[in-house]
Amino acid sequence: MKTLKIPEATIIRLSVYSRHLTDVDRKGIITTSSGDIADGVGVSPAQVRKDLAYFGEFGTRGVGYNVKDLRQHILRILGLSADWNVTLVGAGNLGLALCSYKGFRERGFIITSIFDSDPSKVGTMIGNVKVLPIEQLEEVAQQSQTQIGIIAVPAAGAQEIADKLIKAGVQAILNFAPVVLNVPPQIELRNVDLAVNLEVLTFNVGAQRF
Amino acid sequence: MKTLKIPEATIIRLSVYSRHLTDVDRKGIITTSSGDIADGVGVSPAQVRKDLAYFGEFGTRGVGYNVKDLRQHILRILGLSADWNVTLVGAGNLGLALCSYKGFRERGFIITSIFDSDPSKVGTMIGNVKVLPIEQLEEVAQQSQTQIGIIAVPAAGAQEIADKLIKAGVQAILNFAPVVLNVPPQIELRNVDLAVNLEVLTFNVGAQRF
DNA sequence: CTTTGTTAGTGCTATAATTAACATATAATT
DNA sequence: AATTATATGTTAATTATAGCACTAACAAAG
Repeated sequence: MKTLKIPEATIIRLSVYSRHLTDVDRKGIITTSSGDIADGVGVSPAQVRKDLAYFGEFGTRGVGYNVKDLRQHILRILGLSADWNVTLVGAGNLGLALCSYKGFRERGFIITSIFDSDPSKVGTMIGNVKVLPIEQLEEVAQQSQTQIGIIAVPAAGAQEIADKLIKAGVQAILNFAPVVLNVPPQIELRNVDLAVNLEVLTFNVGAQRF
Repeated sequence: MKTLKIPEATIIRLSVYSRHLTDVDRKGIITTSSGDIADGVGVSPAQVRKDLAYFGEFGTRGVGYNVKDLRQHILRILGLSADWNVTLVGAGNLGLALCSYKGFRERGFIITSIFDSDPSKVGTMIGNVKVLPIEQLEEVAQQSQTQIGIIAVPAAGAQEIADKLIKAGVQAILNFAPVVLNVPPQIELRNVDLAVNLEVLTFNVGAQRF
């Protein structure tokens, strides 16, 4: 129960390890090692062991790790032992893409409500979820116990949506709008900026200049 | 021309700074400071100056930075002084979302060709680009001088697409498939895993356990 | 012309993260 | 039962990154 600091890079890698272990498990493999995992995801074996060491001892020396066990442990660490209710704001192309993304449901993320400000979208069905007007965000998100909000609206409206989500009681926000959001410190916030990702690539492609 | 190592975190921040400066410039503001930028994007002023210092001196002491100038400098650093041709593979919901994403074109990323393996999608128009069959990827990407490939196909097919893109001569790949891709070291690769992003959030929400 | 306020640039320090090395534990084999 | 091979868990070292504090430069005011 002590509060030691864990690098975010470690969390990201754990997530990748667990995905890898899911694949390995599907192949019927029972036991694996830090070296196998390292090869599978492209990091060093020491890194794998170090990452796991933050949370306990999951393997047996001289032997390795039980695939199913380790996978379950990591999922529990990541907080994925139970489902999470997710509210999506923005039913544009990106919103649609997120809804149809299989990976979310597989990992226990259930999109329970969808909101949009465009009257022509309100009322339409995406999967089995009906698109509701923004005005109902607070009320519905509150009563549906939503813990996570996804912002998939244009930059101009994103801060307003973030404020509404927080008022509705979400604890975490995944923001796709290319804008810096202001949220209180207890709210977990992550930004996915598609252009930024491309720009890191273009910098690196031309990096011989430096 | 010396090859000193620049942290990736710096590049990501530079990208955010430039976006912020675009906004500031639109407001008609002429001069800004490391403190202003820091406030605007949520980092420390020292960090801003440190990041810029990797690449030269762009401000005047006691005064600050000229907004337009600094913006231009950063864009040039990021390799955005000219447009980039981008090939998109996968015309599903995510592919559609990426095509309609304004941020790409604004920053000089032009999606010049789109490919999909689904015959029902081949031939359809997305914006003013026609969806072509995967079989033509190599040929078309080569002659259209594509430098960047975006993979927006399911995990199972992603490695194959990556191989084809590399054969076609792309230098950088942005991968949305939840799988670890194997590419030669000279190819720049970035992964955007939507589930991983959510999992970092859920870990942090429950992080009081550690 | 001098003084004061301001802000960029930079070297140093502290912190964080990765890599490497080592000691410990397990299983299999002779 | 002892020995060997293997792979973990952990400590130490190295490297990378961020933060702080100081210096240098400039502008405006008096």
